[in-house]
Amino acid sequence: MTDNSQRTPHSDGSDAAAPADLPTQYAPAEVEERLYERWVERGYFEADPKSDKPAYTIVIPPPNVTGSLHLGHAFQHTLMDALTRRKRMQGYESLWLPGMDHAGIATQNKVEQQLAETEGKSRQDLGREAFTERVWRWKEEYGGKILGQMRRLGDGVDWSRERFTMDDGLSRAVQTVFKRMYDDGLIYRAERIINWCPRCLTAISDIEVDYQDDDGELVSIRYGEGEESLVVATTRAETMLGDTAVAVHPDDERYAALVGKRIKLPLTDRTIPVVADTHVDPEFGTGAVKVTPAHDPNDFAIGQRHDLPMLTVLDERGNITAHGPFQGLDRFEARSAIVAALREQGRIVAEKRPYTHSVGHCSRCRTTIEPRLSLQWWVKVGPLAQAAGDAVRDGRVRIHPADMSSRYFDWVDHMHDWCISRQLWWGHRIPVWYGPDGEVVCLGPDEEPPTGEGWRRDEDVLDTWFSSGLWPFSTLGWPERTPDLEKFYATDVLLTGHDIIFFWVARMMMFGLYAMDGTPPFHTIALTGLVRDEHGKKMSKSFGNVVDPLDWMDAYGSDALRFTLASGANPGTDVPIGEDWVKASRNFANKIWNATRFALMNGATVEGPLPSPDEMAAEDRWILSRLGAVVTEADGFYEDYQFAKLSDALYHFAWDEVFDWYVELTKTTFQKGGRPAEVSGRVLGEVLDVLLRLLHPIVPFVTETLWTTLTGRESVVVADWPADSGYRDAAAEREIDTLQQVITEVRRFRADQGLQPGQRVPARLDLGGTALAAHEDAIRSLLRLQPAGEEFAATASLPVAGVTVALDLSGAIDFEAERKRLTKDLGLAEKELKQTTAKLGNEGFLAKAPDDVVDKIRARRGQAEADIARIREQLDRLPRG
RNA sequence: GGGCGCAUAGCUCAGCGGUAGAGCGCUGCCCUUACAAGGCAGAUGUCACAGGUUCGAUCCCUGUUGCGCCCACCA
Repeated sequence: MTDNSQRTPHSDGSDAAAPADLPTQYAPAEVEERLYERWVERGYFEADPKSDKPAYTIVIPPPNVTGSLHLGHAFQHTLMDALTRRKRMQGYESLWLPGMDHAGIATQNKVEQQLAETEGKSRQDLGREAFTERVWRWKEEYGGKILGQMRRLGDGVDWSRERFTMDDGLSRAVQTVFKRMYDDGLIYRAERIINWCPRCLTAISDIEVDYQDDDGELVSIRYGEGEESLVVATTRAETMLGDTAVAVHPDDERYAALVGKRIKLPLTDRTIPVVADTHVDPEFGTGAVKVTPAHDPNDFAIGQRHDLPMLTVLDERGNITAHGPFQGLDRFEARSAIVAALREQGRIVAEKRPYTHSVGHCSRCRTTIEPRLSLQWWVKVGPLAQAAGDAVRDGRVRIHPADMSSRYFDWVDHMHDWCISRQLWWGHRIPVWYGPDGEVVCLGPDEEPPTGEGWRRDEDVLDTWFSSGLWPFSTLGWPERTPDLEKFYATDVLLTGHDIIFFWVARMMMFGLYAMDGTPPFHTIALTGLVRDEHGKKMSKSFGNVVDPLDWMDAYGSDALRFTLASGANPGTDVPIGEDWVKASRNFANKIWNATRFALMNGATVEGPLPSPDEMAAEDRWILSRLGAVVTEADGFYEDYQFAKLSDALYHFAWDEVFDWYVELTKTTFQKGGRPAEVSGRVLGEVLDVLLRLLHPIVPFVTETLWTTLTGRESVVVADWPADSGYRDAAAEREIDTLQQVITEVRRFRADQGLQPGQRVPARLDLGGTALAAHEDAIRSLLRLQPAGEEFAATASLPVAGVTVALDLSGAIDFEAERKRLTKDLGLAEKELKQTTAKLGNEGFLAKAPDDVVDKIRARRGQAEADIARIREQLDRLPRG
């Protein structure tokens, strides 16, 4: 373990001030919690609807109360936090609104499971009221877990506005919308085939069904007798007891004679008609289909077209209800029993087993779905989905990245009516009452339910996505026209995973446009990918590769996790993440930490105006020039949700340019002191100030600690967002580039010669009258070059970028290593010459390529020629080995 | 069955008509007083395959192969 209490030793004991307060390693655990509590106490995250500032709003995709924060949440939260923090710094009234979803079926299942395990009871044993009371208690106990995790992550949410989909306000919103839609004819009750889960004992919507390939059986059964018979193929033999027809294609000549006739249904005493329907594919199986309208969505449609009876033969648990030997059997037992009975009668013509086909499963409990004829509540989606599609089509809402919009359109343009009633107890109860004489009354939140004899309320609750669909405005106080709603609706960005476009995004669009008079709930939909493991594999319990974000936050700090997630955030694509990467981000945080320590120890400051350019050294002007460019680059990436590119740009600017070059170049300046040191101190202070502010939205904790230490100001959370100074200095950039070339070249030579990094070597620098003359001290310092003494004898001479560095290795030079290095360089230069010469010898190229490209190639050829001449000369001077 | 996307360094991914990039990993030397959670230097790619367009293709087009995802009423 690291001893975080250690202090930087200062040999002269003079550095008593701030820098000594920073230990040599960044210890996130010590500061994160304290900083977060301070931010909350100071109310930085609380948004004021009365503010004059423009609003910037994001509502959180409400996590399920059952859940805990997983890496996917951490990922999206990092991005939302970064967006709202930056906007806050830019002077917006920035609101990030937190909350949770009651997650009807998921939560109910969880509590039922717990109840069964601890008390061996079912929810029916408790009764509705006691059970929902139990769920509320459960919510109070476990619901706060994820909120604590959000604090750990550093989420800058407005806790004073925390909402829950089942709280009073949101329940009012749900009932208000329901009533309005009912009155508008957009909500209705109808008996149709729905997806029924025989375990959860509720209907679920189409998108809550997961299809997977299962091994089943395809059996061919002869229906009818003699001439009046045909063979049907089915995977669901057990439903034959509910068959009310056989369908064939109208153009199928094989069966033309049978259409309109009735044939005997085996195992029963019924006869059923043969009908012609274009739905049937003559190529599949025998070209004849058994029709069970009450237990199959296609058959239901056929049944409607041909006015067939709907015969229910399975109950809500999937047991056979038809009278006879099979009654009471579970659907899978019944399947084999019926096939066996038919086989005995010689009616089984063929059996294919296993027969792999797609079967629907309950997305909550994996139980095989039973399509079932049932009376349910529906949303008529046609007009709503049309509006939701149009809002994107006409550009009022932008989907980012744009190629995700095709998926959105696929859905909204082909959406079926939405089954919204659930036979659950945990959720918003449907506000409809039924009277003794068949009255049906839908009530708003302020209306008194009818009381007389025989009235009863609908037992069902609403699909959990119904209330989540209202989230962008219900959380702001709708249906009241609250100041919050006026100020913060419509929200700016909806940032969520592309996996819930249909569940949530499209529904929010429909409800928002409907309830808010055509104002879409957000301007931009920013879709993220899914977090995966370090090999790009899906994280799942069965793979055993699920990571608890808290583990990594404990080990490496929240900033490290956040930076890693942001670094992987290429819009719309999945995000692989591994522990090594988090470690690397931790190292980056530590690097910033130490660079700031260095700056503080050398008198870097943010006080006073920046010195004028003519007072600055070239490296000062260079880094300020680069800083301005980076500010603009970073802004562009933030605006475009390009967090990976943003992180990359800031990482490289900070590490490669500021820390590796600028800081190294200033060391000699700081050593010498005086005015130049003051100038560089001010510039370094400026660079770090801006850099820390640019990084803050992504890595809030380490930047807060360093920025407040550096500037002595209150908090970077409420600091101004940096602006590009507009200062650019091409000459300084060229000069520093040349300087880097010289230093790199000599370092390469030293490494090839096997010189120890610290070994001092006498050298003579011939910097001519070039700009590099001003950098001689820095060059000597960075390259460990001593002044040439009396007996200096150059054993190696390195010409580079117009200057020459001569070194005295006291005869110890390794000529072979040097020859190898030069030969390699020569090879590269010759390859370059060959390529460029070939291009310039191509008439088509000269005629058709743009001038600037041709010029560039010419310049490269010129450079290659010069390099070749120089290297040959150096090689010639080497003694023959 | 329909639609979309991806194949680039050992791994994970950027790039995108005009000299192949990053992070991690790897090799060598170094505890050079901001940082060994570090410094310096280095190695590694027929940019999946086959055609085409172009002066020029990793990039555009077509096809092939291999992956991945989404949608669908696959009896």
